[in-house]
Amino acid sequence: MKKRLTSLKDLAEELGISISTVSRALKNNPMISPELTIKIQELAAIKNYIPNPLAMGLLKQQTKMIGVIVPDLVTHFYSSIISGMEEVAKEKGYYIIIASSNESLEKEKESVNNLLKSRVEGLIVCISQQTNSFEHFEILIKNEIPLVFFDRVVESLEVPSVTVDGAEAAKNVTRHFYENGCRRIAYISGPEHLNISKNRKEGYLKGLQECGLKLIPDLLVECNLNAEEATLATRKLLSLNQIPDAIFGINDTIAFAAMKEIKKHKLPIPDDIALVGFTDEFHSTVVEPALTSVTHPTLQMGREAARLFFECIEKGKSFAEKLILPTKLVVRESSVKRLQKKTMQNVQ
Amino acid sequence: MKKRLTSLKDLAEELGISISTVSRALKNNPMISPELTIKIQELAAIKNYIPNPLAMGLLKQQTKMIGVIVPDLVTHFYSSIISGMEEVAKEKGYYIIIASSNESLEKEKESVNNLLKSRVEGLIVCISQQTNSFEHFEILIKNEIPLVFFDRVVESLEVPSVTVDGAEAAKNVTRHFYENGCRRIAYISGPEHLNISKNRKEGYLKGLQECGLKLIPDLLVECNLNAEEATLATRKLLSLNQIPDAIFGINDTIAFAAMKEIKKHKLPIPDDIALVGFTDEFHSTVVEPALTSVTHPTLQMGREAARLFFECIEKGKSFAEKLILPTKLVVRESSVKRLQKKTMQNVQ
DNA sequence: CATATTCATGCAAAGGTTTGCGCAAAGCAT
DNA sequence: ATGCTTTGCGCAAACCTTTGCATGAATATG
Repeated sequence: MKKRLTSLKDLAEELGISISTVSRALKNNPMISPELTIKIQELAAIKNYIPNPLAMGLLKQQTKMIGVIVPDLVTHFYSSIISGMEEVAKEKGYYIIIASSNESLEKEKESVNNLLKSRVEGLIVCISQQTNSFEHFEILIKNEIPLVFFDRVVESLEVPSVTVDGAEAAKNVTRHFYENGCRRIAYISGPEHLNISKNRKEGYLKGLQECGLKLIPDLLVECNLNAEEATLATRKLLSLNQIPDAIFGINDTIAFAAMKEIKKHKLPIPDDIALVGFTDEFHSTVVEPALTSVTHPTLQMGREAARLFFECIEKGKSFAEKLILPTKLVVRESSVKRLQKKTMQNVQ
Repeated sequence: MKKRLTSLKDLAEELGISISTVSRALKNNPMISPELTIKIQELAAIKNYIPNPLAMGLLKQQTKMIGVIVPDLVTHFYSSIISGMEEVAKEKGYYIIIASSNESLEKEKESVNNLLKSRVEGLIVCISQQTNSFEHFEILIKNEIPLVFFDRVVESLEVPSVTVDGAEAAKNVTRHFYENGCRRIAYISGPEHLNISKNRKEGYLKGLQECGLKLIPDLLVECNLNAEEATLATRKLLSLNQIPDAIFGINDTIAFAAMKEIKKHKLPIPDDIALVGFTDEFHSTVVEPALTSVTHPTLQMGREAARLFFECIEKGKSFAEKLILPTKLVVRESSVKRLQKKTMQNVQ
């Protein structure tokens, strides 16, 4: 076990020269004579020399590691974003260490600490739905440790971030419902302190207004972002005297839970109740009816977040670009009522 | 930028004592007088001292990092397994670095190299579907670098692994079909060189045999494990003169692609064609009809794989426990033909 | 009072790499 | 022959931690 890998020292000793010469030769430093350089490089190849990143990290004070904190790993949304990050991190020779907060503030704090302990160079974070205090991020800022938020951001902090235009998207969804004949449009929202909740709700209200609809308070429900609460929220909507003719779910967890619950009540989708969610490509197409949804450019979000991170590392200090990506409303079956079906053209 | 974190040296200088004293005091070494110990610990707390893992790694020759290679990250199956690994890695103070091979042998080799370069202490791997040469793993074994396989293993190598009993599961699925009145049971398999393909096919054949059915060669199709090929394979099955009355897909990708294609042909599931896949909990329940499936104990697989890994690190050398976990056939709607429905009891 | 014993602390090496600077030898010009 | 530059390489510091050994002082013992 633990067979030490070959080091510069090993090579130097074998050739009877100094370590520095070996180091330079390996980097084709012109200071070293060509013949010796070749000899050294050949031996290095044979001995399968690999520079020790620990030693380099110690010297250069960098670990080439990025800490990423997500609410969970098993959601396609996050794993897809992480894939995007990984792509650009790889190009830069960086690695990603993932920690999941499981939507818990405690675990999130713990993760920040742990990642810091293992000396990641910075953090890319999507805050948990419980996160309503931010000291653990303020410390990072004070110490000038690079930090980037994605999707769910702490708006009060001057930190680069990549999000989607939730207000615009939600407005469009509302109008889409309206154009499909819906008049009692319900919205299942998330915790008020999350930017995504706020933005999307705002868009929903704006949409109603633009369509000349009044907000019906019963149709705006708020719940935590998990399947259980979403199921309850949906059940509540379906038990109203006048049930909604459309439901808009703030994210995929909510949307699918709502779909299950509506089906359980034997209400046909979309004819009795139209349904739209914020989801990803894959899930939306696999369910029946195929779910109309606002799709996130997840890979791109991941790539951009990583890009911002590196910009942060390079520029240092007060750099706080806030990137807002557009979403796409992909109309599928779950929102197009039979009346309209003939005349609507199904995008994608 | 790059504000160096406080080191032992900083603390020592501030107190005008030696580094070693500080180091010892922080570990409550009785060698140091209680008063001084307290003074040192207090300062360390104020200065927010965190030991530098790079320095320790260099000293102890360990990085506390595990490399994990998966075919892809965005499949719930893998991300869920990784969650399990993370759980036990965390307990041991280890971190996980993920690399995805994208089902490509080239990328897999590259990942092995990259992870080795960053000095992970060992690897936990699910091989790509293309992987049919194993030098990159043999090197690891020769150098006694811990290696654990999960799900898809290289059977010719003496390496600890955790898999599921695919043969048993496939046999049960076949019998389940039979008991539901199916007689033309098709199976969409994966590349022959993968252990999972081999095992499950074997189970399928055994199941046919036990039910007194003969193998109909047309009903056994093989394809690569991606949605496109699975769609084609299904299409081929549906274009036979005598189409199957049941289809069994080797994994979730295949199963969902098959479902989409069957729906496209307007063939009712399960009445015309019963369908069963190897999938995870979540997806199976969200589709309609809910998919009967062999579910993997993904979290447990992850945990066990990590456990094996640590055992590997501790015991070193010739340790090659091969763990085989049981699966569960969860009967849902997609496989229970109307005839039988009344008498069948729906598990879960 | 001198030596042995204890106690508290510091020194230094090791782990691997990079790099500014120093040093020696050779080449060239004066 | 002397002085200067060039060439080619080694020394040593720095990054941070742990730990065996040495050092020094103070106390206890003979």
